[in-house]
Amino acid sequence: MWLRPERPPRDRRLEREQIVGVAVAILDAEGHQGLSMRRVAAELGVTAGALYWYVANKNEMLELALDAVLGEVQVPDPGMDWRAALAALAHSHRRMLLRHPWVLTDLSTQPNLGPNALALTEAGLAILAGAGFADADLDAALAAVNDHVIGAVAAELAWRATMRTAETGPGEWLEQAEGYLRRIRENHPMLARRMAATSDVDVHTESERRFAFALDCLLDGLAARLRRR
Amino acid sequence: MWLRPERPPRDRRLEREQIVGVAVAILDAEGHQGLSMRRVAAELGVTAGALYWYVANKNEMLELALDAVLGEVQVPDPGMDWRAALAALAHSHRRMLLRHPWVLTDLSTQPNLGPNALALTEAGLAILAGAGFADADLDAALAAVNDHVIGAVAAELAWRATMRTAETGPGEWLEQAEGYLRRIRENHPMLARRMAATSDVDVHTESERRFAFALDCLLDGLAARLRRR
DNA sequence: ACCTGAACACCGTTCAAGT
DNA sequence: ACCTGAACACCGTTCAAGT
Repeated sequence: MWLRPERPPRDRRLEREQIVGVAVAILDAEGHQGLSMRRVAAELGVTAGALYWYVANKNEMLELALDAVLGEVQVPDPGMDWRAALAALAHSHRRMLLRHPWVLTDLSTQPNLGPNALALTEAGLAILAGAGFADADLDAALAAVNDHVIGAVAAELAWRATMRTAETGPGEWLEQAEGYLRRIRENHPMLARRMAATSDVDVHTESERRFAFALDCLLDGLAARLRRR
Repeated sequence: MWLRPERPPRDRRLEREQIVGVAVAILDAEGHQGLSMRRVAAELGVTAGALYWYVANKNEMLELALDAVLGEVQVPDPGMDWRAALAALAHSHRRMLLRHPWVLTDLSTQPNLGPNALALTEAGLAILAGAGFADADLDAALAAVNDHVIGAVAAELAWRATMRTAETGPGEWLEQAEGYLRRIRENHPMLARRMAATSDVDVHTESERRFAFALDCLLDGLAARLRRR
């Protein structure tokens, strides 16, 4: 009887927080591919079925994970200039997405009504309303900035994915790519020039530059609409 | 011996085109969830293993599907004004993404160097180069427009996903949502106002309006940069 | 109330073996 | 050259049964 292990006490109970914490950690490390209910359960020292006591299904777990990381976005001080505030919000949003690249997939797939998501749009609306936007223009202005953030991050991730396939298997890949690239150069003169000029830039800093460029264009356009009223 | 079926002739052979065609059809109808190698194979009257003769793995099949639908985007006439041409390209791009919502997931995940993807960026570069953009600004300007397209579609799809969960299970969902929505109204005044004003708009037309709004802001910003040189 | 263990109906991928 | 059939190592989800 001394051999029989103690009955697991009450504090061994899971919490939703622990589950989403483990899920986010796995997603960060290995992406959606690495995430399985069985894996999360194992990491918590529990059977897969146990998770279904706390969560209806995998999709719901993803919704929770999504809102959890949305909480990492920093809302700027209310006293700031609207352009600076909006830019700060966009940059913080972008940095969060780059820390958790798996989120991008969920952002177009999952309904997104968690508390952190709502707080974030409230913050954005407040900034733009303070600047003078109202009604339908207010919605459109906020959407414009948000859309740019997630579009830009999607492009950066795709770029990185491309670089990754080019780096793994450098021997054979480069040989096969050789002929393909020559045809590109012949049929796509503009692209060829830009590829040559961009071949050895740092993906991260160049992505950041493009992000800031487009954001500035957008804010200029918004400011112009504001003056027109 | 008369009962023995005829040996399948040569034309029974698969082609990559058929495979991606079936894959795209399944993805359009049921999304990534419905796509499996076994399902594609079955639809072609063949075993799952047979696909691996034409395609290295599921991921490669997705790359092919991605480039296939990118071919649907219409490149505008070269004679057009650059703003009109760019807007036409963006709108056609957007419409394609809405026809094939599953593409959005791949756009941030898959390397994207297929022939149609390249032709599309070549077209975009040509338009912007014709307008007067060059060097790093050229890259950034095209990225700005592309990012807006995919960001806007991502937002529209997320909106639709949210509406879908609100519609299915109307009884219980609305009851539970009642308390949640009241807290939203209390803690998020701006959001509450916008939700009330937007509650009965058509998602599609409103998304289109926001898309055009942001695109116009962006093009204004780009035009301003052009005048400054 | 909370978890296990086993089961069900699936997956992607590999590979000998056939034709 | 092209495909089958079977196998391997996985999945998400359910649910009686335990404690």
